[in-house]
Amino acid sequence: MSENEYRPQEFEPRWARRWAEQWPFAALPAGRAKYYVLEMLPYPSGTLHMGHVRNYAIGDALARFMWMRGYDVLHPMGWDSFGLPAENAAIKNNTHPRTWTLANIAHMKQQDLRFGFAYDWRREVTTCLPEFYRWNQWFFLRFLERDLAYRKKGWVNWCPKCATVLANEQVAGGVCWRHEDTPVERRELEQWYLRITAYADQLLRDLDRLPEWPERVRTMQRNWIGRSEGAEVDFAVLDAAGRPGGEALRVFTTRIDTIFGASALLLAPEHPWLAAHLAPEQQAAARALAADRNGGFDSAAEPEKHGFFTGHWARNPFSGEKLPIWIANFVLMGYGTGAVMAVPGHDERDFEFCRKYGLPIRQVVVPEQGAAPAAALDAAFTGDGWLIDSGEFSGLPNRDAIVRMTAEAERRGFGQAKVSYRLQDWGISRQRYWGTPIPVVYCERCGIVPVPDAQLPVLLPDDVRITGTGQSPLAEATSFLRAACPRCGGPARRETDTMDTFVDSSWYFFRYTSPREESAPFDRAAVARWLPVDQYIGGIEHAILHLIYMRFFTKVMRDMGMVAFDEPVTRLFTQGMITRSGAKMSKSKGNVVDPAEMIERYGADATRMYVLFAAPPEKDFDWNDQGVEGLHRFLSRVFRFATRHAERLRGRLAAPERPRPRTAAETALLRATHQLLARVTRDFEERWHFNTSIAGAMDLVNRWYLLDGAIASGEVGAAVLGEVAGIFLRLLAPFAPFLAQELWSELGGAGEIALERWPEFDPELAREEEIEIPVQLNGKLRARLVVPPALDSGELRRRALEDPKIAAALNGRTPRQVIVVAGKLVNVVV
RNA sequence: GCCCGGGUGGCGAAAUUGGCAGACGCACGGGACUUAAAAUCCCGAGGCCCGCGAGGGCCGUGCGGGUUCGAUUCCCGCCCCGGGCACCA
Repeated sequence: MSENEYRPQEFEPRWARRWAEQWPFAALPAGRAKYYVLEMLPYPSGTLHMGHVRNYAIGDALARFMWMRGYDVLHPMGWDSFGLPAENAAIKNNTHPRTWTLANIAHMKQQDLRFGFAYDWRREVTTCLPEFYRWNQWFFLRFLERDLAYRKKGWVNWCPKCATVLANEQVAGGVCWRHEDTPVERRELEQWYLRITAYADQLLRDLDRLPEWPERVRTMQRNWIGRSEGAEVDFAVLDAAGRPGGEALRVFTTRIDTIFGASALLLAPEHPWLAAHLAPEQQAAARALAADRNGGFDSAAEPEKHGFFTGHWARNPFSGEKLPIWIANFVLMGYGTGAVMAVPGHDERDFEFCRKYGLPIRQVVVPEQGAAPAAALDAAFTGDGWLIDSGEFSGLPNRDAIVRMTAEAERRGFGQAKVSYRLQDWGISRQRYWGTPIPVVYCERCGIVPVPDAQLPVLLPDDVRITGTGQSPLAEATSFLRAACPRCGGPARRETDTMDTFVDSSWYFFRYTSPREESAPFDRAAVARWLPVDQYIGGIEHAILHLIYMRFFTKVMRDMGMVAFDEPVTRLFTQGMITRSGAKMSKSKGNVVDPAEMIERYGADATRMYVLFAAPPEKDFDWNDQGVEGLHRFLSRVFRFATRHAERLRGRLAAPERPRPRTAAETALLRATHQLLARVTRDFEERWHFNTSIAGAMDLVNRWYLLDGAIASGEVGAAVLGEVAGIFLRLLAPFAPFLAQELWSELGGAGEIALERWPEFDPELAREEEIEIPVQLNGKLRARLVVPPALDSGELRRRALEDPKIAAALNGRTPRQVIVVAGKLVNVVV
């Protein structure tokens, strides 16, 4: 082989084909330590985008490294293949969602193969196939049995573009997570919910047991769960005669200490009490208030507070005072009890509301002990302090008062301590076709009846008209709709909503361990071997959606006795975004970089490697075509050097006996090589800063090019050159698997380089014979000493002071102090 | 408003434990090769100033302080950018 051009398009597909046909990692001996590397499974939208490439390049480099380090690695891939785009495409192209989806999967899998990602495709999981989704149904039934799935009517988020309901997690800032220009509407619907709130405390507490998750993600989850301690207090409603009736309105408050300052009760416009107590025109006004809350999402400002008096009164259980019952648009039905006490003196929102409507504003906490209240508050005082005008509790520090007053409420039977969560139950019903059918029927006689396990899967019917109108398409599929009640055999109607696709992704990574298991979602022994996931890699956008649902599912499985651990992922890595011209890539902006085009122009290796080189993987970076060209150039240099010296290198990549250096040039070359080895190994083990690994590799290759003379003269012999190339190619293999394999094969290496052992670091060879020590004068660099690395402090000090430049600068003066850090630096202070 | 990140040459970045700021790459400039260009190979390069030159000096990691022999790194205060949450009582 003579020196020639680097043309990845010629050899990359050849290896890709071979790896697709005979998976090289299949024959690993058992009994090694396991390592589970997982990348978030993609939605098969049609083509790979650069975000995928980054995600998989990181995971693949790690998986390949761990293989070479001797681990038994599980590195699977699958398809999150239910979901709305398939239905939209079906309408647009007049095809079936399945046809469209499976075609996309086939194409994207070809792209994955072309990139050389080392997945175990024998374990491929496709969530839209009945073999997978029947287990969604199985889990649903288990949840139902454990009272973790239930049906209720409630106010839900509705995206008019998706024409379906969204979970709270799928609404951000009042807009749909898929349609950022579409405000979410509120609708009242019957829905299936999963009782994630039953696990709120565990989900919160166990975040402390995930030290290897990014702090950012844990914080986001903590905020999302939103635990807050307070109390519930009942306010008796007064009847027409002004006496407390049988009814009471319950509020949640974290500031029971301020209850003597309450000016009103405020109810959410959707509060159920209102239905029976408001006149028709008031009901309409309440509905208008509810709608008012949805407006104004575009502006950063909060919507104006509105409300009105219902005409009813309640009694403050502590002070006995009469309080008007108001409706207020800023009170949320979904949090606490949907009712609050308005304490304008000590809550900013209540202050704003009460001032607007002329309700009394009183101060019942003062910042200093014994202080008098302000004559007129011009803002709420929300800090800690001492109670005043609060009956027997006056004079107490407010924190103590919270404890005492909660106990008092409990003793007198009108309240108790209560923990509230922002987190709400997970609504999983979707009024769409392309999803997992929810396995229940509605029987005229028996009501809601679960489909028995033996009748699973409830198959999605094929003959369905998809219109995108917001009706569950299954409701029109008569063959599907009609069912016999499993309990009484009588006529029954199937549930026509399908499940949120986040159900699939909550447990798919268990399925990889035993993808063909037919009697259970997974084989327990296989899961016990592989789980928890050692390293999960994906985008930050799933910080509170997928990543909280999967934790929830795992905890339920633990309670069911299916698994012995309660957190599914030991280490989480969230990669940064790739932007272009400073903006997120999107079709509408026309700034998308197509990976297929990059492969065509620069090859898979250069594309993958550029993505790793451009920035540390957790950081965002802006795409630069010339950057990929740079990586292509680097790989070309590797290729040309190897082919130019092919005759010398052939058969010498992995000599059984490690060659010893004979000349200074050989010593220097081996030293640089082993220093690089140490650097790349440490980057993998500790920091994942592949950009510096690759920079180091470039450095070494730059040295090679300066050695041509030394190679020609024999100063660098074939044995050492072969050793260096052998180490280098193995270091390159996790980043540029095609080129590493091509050169490995061309130069006489046996079999798959990916199955080679990671080279062994020799500290002896890496050791420097001489190092440069900077000498500072008053902290400023003035000279450099070249010394043996182990030179002791006394000698360093002596040589520094003898240095002509330092001596000249001292000019006979005695230094006040000489700082000597052996092996690092000398600082002479005068 | 609250909570996270981040701010270093023309650009992406590096500096691993408080110890030579700017490795590596991109873009750029010069040279070699070529009739020429491209490709390739070699060399140069933070800014300002002094010197014909070898070389030397000063400044420099968002801004202002502090700790230290020494700060991109630690502490305090501020500014700017990005992201998340946002009436959660």
